[in-house]
Amino acid sequence: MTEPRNGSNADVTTSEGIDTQVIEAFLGYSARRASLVILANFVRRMAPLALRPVDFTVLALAGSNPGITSSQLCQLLDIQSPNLVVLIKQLQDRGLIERRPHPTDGRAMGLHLTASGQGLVDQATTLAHEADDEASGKLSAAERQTLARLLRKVYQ
Amino acid sequence: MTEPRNGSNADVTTSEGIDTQVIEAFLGYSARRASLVILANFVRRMAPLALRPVDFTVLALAGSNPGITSSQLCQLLDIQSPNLVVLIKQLQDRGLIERRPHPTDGRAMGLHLTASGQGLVDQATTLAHEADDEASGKLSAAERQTLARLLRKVYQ
DNA sequence: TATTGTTATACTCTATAACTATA
DNA sequence: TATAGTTATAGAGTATAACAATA
Repeated sequence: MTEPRNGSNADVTTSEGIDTQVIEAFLGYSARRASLVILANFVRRMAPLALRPVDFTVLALAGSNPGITSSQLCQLLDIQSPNLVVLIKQLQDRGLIERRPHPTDGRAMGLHLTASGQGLVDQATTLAHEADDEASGKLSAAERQTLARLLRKVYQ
Repeated sequence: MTEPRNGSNADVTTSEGIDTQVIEAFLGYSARRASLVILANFVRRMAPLALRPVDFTVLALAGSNPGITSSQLCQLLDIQSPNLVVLIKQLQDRGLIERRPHPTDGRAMGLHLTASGQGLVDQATTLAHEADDEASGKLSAAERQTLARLLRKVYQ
């Protein structure tokens, strides 16, 4: 008697009678589907502030790390630098961040939140927590913490 | 004493001294990062068979559900039908699947694996399990099952 | 009237090549 | 020589509109 690889006795057949067991057995499938659900909810909740997930991430990091550089963000977030240029320019045009010369490296520019940017990040953080709570609404608090811990363990 | 929202006492500061706590507190961030790591590993492992994750998913579902239709795949996988048309055409051109008229619905076409397609799916399934095991190598077997269960709970 | 599948197309996201200024 | 940042562009992924055939 082989145990199902997904470690569950849950019904993996849809109401239409499609057998999805073969794909739900894979972590990659479940991780991607869950990620898309959570992200879609985030985007919907954050729509009033017109912030994409990556925008919020950059703003939040700039808030916690004044003077953070583009190259640091690229390395941390796995973003290609040419793509980050556009993103930063947009945040700058919206008056949310400022770029100041790096104190010791003449090539680099440090990112700093403006007062307006700080205010938006504060609002966005509240919304993001609400979105997260909603997306993980089917989980208990303990399950949510476990999920977060296991996910970090995978990508770190 | 407020417990950190991410439910961890782990060091959330990178070696460069960047404070990432503010973003790692969010399930959306961790889920996306983990998903990308797992998917990238999958793509690398599956490269010899030239199958993208979505290709493997469709082939595997066609294998488990002979005669499955495009509309069923669209609904199940959250794919827009125009995009699925191209995908199926490619799999058909590679001789991996056949499309046969639906027995009762004259509009629909059922998908069926060819012998060649079944052989490729078998190889791909082995590779996919290896990829999954590698991507979750930092997790114990119990943790892996827990993660899979919690992810399904989020997106189902 | 609704649904399946299709074509064409636009939009977003991501990746690469080549360049400058500085380390 | 290597790195930070930039420009231009290509590619992949995803979404929308409009249509024909069938339910």
